[in-house]
Amino acid sequence: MPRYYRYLGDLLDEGVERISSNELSEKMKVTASQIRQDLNNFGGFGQQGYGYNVQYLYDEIGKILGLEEQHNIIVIGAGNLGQALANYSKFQKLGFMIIGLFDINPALKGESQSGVPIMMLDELEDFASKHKIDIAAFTMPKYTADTIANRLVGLGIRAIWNFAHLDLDLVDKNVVVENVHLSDSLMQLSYNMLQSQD
Amino acid sequence: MPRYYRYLGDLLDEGVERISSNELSEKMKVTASQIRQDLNNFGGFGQQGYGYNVQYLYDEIGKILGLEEQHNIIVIGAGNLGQALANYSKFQKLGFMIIGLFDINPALKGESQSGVPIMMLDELEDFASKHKIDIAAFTMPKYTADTIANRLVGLGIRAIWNFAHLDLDLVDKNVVVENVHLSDSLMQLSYNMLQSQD
DNA sequence: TAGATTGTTAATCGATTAACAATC
DNA sequence: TAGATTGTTAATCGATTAACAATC
Repeated sequence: MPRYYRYLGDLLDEGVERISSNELSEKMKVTASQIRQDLNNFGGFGQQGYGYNVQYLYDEIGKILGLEEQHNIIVIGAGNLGQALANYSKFQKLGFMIIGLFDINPALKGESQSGVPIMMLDELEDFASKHKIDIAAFTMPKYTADTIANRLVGLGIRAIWNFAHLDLDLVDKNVVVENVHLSDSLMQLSYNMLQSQD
Repeated sequence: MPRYYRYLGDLLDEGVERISSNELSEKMKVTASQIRQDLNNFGGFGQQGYGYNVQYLYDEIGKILGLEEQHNIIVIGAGNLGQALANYSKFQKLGFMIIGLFDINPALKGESQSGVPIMMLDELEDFASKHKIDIAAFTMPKYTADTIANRLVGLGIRAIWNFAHLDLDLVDKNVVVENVHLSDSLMQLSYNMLQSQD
């Protein structure tokens, strides 16, 4: 669904008002059947003989993805990747606000990135008592990840966006984990390069 | 397969010599059947009654993923994410060397990140004539991506690791594209959070 | 040899595609 | 009304799981 949302957003920018599953299928390189099946699973967003209204469909998918409500994010690990996430403005437009960076390096204490304060990890509980935190992004070394993850679960966090190079082992199965394993992605790329040589 | 490689590497670090599909299945949270099926697709790496030799299997999967040969990477876009990639040392251990950063911001000319030089985009052809470039990572704004992609294809690049928020439209279908859409990943996370509430 | 565990075939499941009736 | 295009059912395909014979 995020991919649909992205394409519909692009269409909106281009000023397109309506689109058929056939037109969209050409753009997205998926079958029209697939599109109709997917969209219909979530509700009848189209109209026979007309197609889909781009703005309406965009809004509806936004709702399905939970984008009407704002999400507050903290980033654990204020290294290059953590700072890059804090500086990335696109997330804000989707309602994802990065409200704090945490690290253990005392040299970073009191610093900030694009207006996002960098705090020490032992200030986490204090910060959590003052702010609603929905998501924690993990950009720190993997050996501390499991411990911090479960500490955050205790603080009521609801999701982890995990860039650390391991699969998290959580005490609470209701906490959602979304992995971004950059090394895995590079290896997959390498594998696909080998395959495409034939 | 990258996930197997990661788990086997961890097992090696722990000093584990052999493992059965059953043990591995518990660790990786996939069925033992799945593991045997996957591994056997690529060759008979196991031994009945014994299981799999961790080191051997690790090496074989490395070969399958194309990790014995070094890959040279350039990064287009020396913003926060581009710099973060250049600073990330884990990639080097897997044989992925970042050998150049490119940008259009003149203020960055002559700078470097972790020993990786930052160059201007118009120096690309010159650089390509002097170095073998296997992969280009795209961390620049999306509106320039398609043009640069096809320019790089002309220079003989073989793969694009795409962080730009679009699906690339390439002239050469033999060029491999691996997408890392961070916004999509965040939206997916948001969606999964809604689902897990039930 | 007996026990363990793979390699491999067969059965199941889910996701994708095709087809077409419903309807705007 | 006729044409277009969805919603939805049925058919196909591929991937996952189960089962077990092969074999170390």
